[in-house]
Amino acid sequence: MTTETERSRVERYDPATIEPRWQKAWDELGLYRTDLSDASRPKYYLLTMYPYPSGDIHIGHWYIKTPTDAIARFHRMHGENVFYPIGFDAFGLPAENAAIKNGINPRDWTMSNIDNMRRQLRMMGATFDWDAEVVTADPAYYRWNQWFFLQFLKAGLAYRQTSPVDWCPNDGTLAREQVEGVDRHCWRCGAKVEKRDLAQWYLKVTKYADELLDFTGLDWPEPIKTMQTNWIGRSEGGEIVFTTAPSDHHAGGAELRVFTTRPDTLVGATFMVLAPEHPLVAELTAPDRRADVEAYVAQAADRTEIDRLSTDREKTGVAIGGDAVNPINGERIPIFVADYVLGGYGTGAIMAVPAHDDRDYAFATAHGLPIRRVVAAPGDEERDLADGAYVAHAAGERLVNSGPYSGLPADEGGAAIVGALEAEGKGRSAVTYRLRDWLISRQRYWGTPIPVIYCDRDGIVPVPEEDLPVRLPDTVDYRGSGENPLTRDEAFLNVTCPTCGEPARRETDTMDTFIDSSWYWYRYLSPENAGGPIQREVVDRWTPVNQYTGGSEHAVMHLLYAREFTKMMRDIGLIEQDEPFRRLFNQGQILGLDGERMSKSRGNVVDPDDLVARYGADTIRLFLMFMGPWDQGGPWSPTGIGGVHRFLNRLWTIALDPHGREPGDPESGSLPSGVDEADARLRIRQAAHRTLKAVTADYEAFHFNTMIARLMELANVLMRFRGSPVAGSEEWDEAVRLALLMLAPAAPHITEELWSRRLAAAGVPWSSIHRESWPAVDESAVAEATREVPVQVNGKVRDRIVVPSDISGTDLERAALASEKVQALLAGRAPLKVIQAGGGRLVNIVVREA
RNA sequence: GCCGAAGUGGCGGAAUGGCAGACGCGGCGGUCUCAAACACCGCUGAGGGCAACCUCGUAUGGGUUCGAAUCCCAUCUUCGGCACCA
Repeated sequence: MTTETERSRVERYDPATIEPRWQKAWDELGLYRTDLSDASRPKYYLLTMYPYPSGDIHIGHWYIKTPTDAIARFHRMHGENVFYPIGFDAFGLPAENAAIKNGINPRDWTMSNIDNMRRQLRMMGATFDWDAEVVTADPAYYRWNQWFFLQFLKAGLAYRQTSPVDWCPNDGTLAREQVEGVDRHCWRCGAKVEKRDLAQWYLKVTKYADELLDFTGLDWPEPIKTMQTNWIGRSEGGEIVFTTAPSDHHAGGAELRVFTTRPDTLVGATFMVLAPEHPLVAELTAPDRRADVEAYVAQAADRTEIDRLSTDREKTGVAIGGDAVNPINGERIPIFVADYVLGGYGTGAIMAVPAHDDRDYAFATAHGLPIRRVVAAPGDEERDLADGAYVAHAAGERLVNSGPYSGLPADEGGAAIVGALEAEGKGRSAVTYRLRDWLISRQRYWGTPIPVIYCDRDGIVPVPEEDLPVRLPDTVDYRGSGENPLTRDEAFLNVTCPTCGEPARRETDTMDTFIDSSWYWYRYLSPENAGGPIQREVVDRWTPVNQYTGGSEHAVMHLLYAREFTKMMRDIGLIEQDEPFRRLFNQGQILGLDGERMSKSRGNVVDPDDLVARYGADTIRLFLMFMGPWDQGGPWSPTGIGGVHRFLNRLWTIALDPHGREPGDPESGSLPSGVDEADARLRIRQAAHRTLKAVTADYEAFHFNTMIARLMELANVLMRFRGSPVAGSEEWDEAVRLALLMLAPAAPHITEELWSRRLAAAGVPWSSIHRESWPAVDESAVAEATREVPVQVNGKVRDRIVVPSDISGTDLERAALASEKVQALLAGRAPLKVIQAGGGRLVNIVVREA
């Protein structure tokens, strides 16, 4: 009990008292309130993905947000006007599930979670500008979602269409990218997704497909750009117009368009396949085939079921009893319906070339259809295709069995075929994308109501802008099920038509919540603005965002929607920029102890409150940054947190008790042997400035783990000299000052506390360390008089020699050769070559092996 | 299957063509203490040697180079993304 106080002459480091005190002080000073109108300094808009208010901030939120906060503070110390806002992605399904379960309103659940999370976010000691906070479930926010929708409708960027949509039994309709996996499950709840025919609202994002492929000027991680590129899936090829052949039941001559990336293989088409959803299926089916075809189409509508059961993905399909005519040679080929052709891609119909496509090959084999080779590599013309399709693109391959096109190189032949067809209006070169328009309708209560009215006389009538917002009703009766309660809320449903004044019905679908997150960073800049979604001058000055941080799990969702929405905002004349986020960084993900994603349902969530109570926020912040590279993440393990805590304790000791000694260290209080006071001072100064140089570079590159390692090294150097004659010297004092400044962005509380004590000790009035400027490196302090050079013989280090720093190349070579160890290894042989690497940082002596 | 990222001590990791294992955890030994905890100091890749030192070593096999964890080729493994996209 008493020994501790006997040993320390200064009070202990106690984050529990320090941290809340400084958080309160910063808050009262308004230290992190950004003056958006201050143009005297360069602006820096730092954005971190806003959280969903699930109830608790967990360690994963800290992992995203505290290093981002360090970035904010680092930039402030460089004189930039930093804007680092926070808000809540407040609409969404979990609130509804909780509400149904507990018989409450999703709003109450969401808002009380937000209150709790605000408190927890403050515990990070982060520099969020709370004045800019945005809560998307607030009518003052979502009214602008509705306003955007109306503008998009006017501009032809929003449309309603009935088509087969992906339907989740819990979430209702889903956008294409919200369906995941081979088994096609919902990205949020994991339920199996079905197909349904529904009239739904879409945003015409495919318009931007090509533009979205262009990442010029964006500093984004390569994997994200690759994923988006693959997702957009641009394919170049040709659209070829087949016609239907006349038959007993059909007059013929109807156009059947197919898209192909291989027009060179046109003559090899031996049958055609329509998707089950293809509009001409019913019309073209022969009477005697009708029963089979209808059965197959019905089965295909439920095809996810079949997909799950069949592991080998057999190519199924049925003939419709009609033929198509190949426009290049007039050949008749049979038409099939098969679900391996997708309704939503290309034209929903293909020409099947079994000789040169694996899927067509499998189908042809299963159904006994002819396989005709039309492309061959030199010398390969006679090889049969018993083992599978020939799909390779070998050098020198040419067309064969292709009439007048035989003998042409494949690529030229393809171009010639498209050219010939184009002249007759039977084909053209074409580009197809995998990207679909964004389906935004959701059959949920807790979202932004889509502002349209359905009138028997006037059809679809947009809600007039002056009537916005269309508010969600305050009371909601779920009757214990997730079925959209708006559909039976008479007060909400029944309206008069804005055009004719007759009774009409409101749209009950709400918008995909990804709409909310597609423009929130613009709203941060004027969250109270009632005159429009954004304030043009502020947006022009502050966006694009300089740096965005968040997880990569939204690579083809939020991060793609945000780009699309920005382009739509541009096209309705609201902004001029093309891209929202100039620089993107994806931090890794912290997994639970079990190596799985942290989630409440798994029960593997790590609660930072407990950790903060035990170690303080600064330790947790540093520990998360020290764990490893920020973009890597990894399973949570509290092992090692003590090491970071010890480092802060050492810093405390160094700063407040430089003259104390360690009874546990017999050397404590004396200089290392062979080191005089002048040497020691020089070493301290050198260590401090070298650290500063490295730490600055590490912050810039977001290498927080090595940044902290370097500060630990500096602390270790100072610890070695603690209690010695140089402790408390001018150089020591400078080193402590630099250490505090360097650590301030990462550990803001302890550095502020120690800084305030330094100022008090010096009799200087207090001012925050977080208003200090980033220190400058003194290059002369980094330089050294002598350096150690490793000497290699045949690439293996054999000796280390100490030479003057400014030694000439010739002298260095002489010194290296003079080494006794080198001489012994040379054994009288003359070196073949002497190499000096990195401007004399290393010498390698090459000698013939004995 | 296709696309992407990555494999380094007991563990997290550092070094991206030039001293492998910085920094930290864990472990071992010690100082302090009546004792324990805390704190501090030292050692800590493997093998060999009394020692100075030597040999091996960055998933595996090959290659380029005076020199490779780093570059190239092949293979294996792990993680992430996509899912019949014509």
